[in-house]
Amino acid sequence: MYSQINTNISRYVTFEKKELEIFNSLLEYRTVSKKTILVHEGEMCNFEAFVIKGCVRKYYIDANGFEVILQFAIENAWVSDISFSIYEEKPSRVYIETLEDCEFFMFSPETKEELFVRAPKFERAFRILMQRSLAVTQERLFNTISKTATEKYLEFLDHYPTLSQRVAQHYIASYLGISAEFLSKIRTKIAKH
Amino acid sequence: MYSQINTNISRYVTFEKKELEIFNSLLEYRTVSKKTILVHEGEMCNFEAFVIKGCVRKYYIDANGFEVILQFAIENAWVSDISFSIYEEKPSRVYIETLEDCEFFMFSPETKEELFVRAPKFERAFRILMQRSLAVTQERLFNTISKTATEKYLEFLDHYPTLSQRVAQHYIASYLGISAEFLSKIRTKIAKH
DNA sequence: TTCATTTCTTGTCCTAGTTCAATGCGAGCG
DNA sequence: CGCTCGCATTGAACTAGGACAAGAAATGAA
Repeated sequence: MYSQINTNISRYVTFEKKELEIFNSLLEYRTVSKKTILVHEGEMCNFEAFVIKGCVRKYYIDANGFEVILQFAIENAWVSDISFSIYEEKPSRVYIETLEDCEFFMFSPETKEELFVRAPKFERAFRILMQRSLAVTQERLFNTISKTATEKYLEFLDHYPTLSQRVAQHYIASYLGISAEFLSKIRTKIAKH
Repeated sequence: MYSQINTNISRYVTFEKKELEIFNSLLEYRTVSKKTILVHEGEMCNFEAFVIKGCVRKYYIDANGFEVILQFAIENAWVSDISFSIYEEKPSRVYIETLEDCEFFMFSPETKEELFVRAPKFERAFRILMQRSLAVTQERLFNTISKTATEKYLEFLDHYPTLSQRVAQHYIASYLGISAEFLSKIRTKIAKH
């Protein structure tokens, strides 16, 4: 049951059995059914979640009421609103919603602190995870600015081959920063080469 | 001399005098004159730099030869290409260039590792710095997708009031993801209310 | 099965922002 | 002092992508 998350967290840091046991003992297992909103705007996101199974989306709502999807998280991905942390007072501006029935491992900021006290090496593992998220987000920012909608879509398919089967098209459009209609037109154009 | 960087690194973590001394002893002070490129695409970015004085830009060049500015770093900011780390083999895809005469504190990935061994609490400080960078980058991604060019420019002025005096307009355009000409048009429109 | 709701497609018109000039304008430099 | 040369401005023509509307297809609940 813990092998998935232990493999993930051990990707860049090697842990002792003992350390992983502490880690696992602090995790809360939770199942959440489809279409559940885990965090509403204005609430505080008081968890960090590892997706064991399922798919969630994290999104903002902009000034005109449009959703902008920041992240899809599927199996073996982490999701939370890091703009909230125990160091910032601000409530979350994002929504986190399950798109499928999901299984998670979760922990609260307090539990995370406890983990760092009891097994400080995790500080390192989470720093590196952070660093990788930042690299991915910067890459995406670059793509958003410098590529056409068609290029972005093709790259998305390449990068997340399974996701296009699993989530509604208009969510993908929202992730790419284009309208659902335009994505549909791109798709028909691609289809007839 | 070290007070600026020590204040910065102590923002979210409290350090003992001893720890800060270790930290400071590992820093390399360096001055770099205006218009110097510190990292070229394809090279490895083997440093992390804290800006004591001056201004640098970090940018990609896209498939059509256009520069896209990812970050301006001024006094008290950190700059490096985190997509390279000692865990990834890939060379950098970014350029880092000074826009003014600069003073830096720098360290290499190896020195950073030494720091973490000798004073593990820094692992935590750098994790939190990372986390904040990620939050800023996500916010910027959201803005890039959901706001008009005018909104983005006004927000930029609001957020970086001094920067618009210090750097050329076409750099700001590149940062905002719009053409230099269009920024100029926005500015004249704003000027006459 | 049927009805309803959501998702996807297609067409038409529209606009924010681009591209490509041409022109003006400082600032560094010999 | 004059001369580049990079930078900003302005205008005209163009285009990627958006907004809106209406129909088709798929999903799902009862």
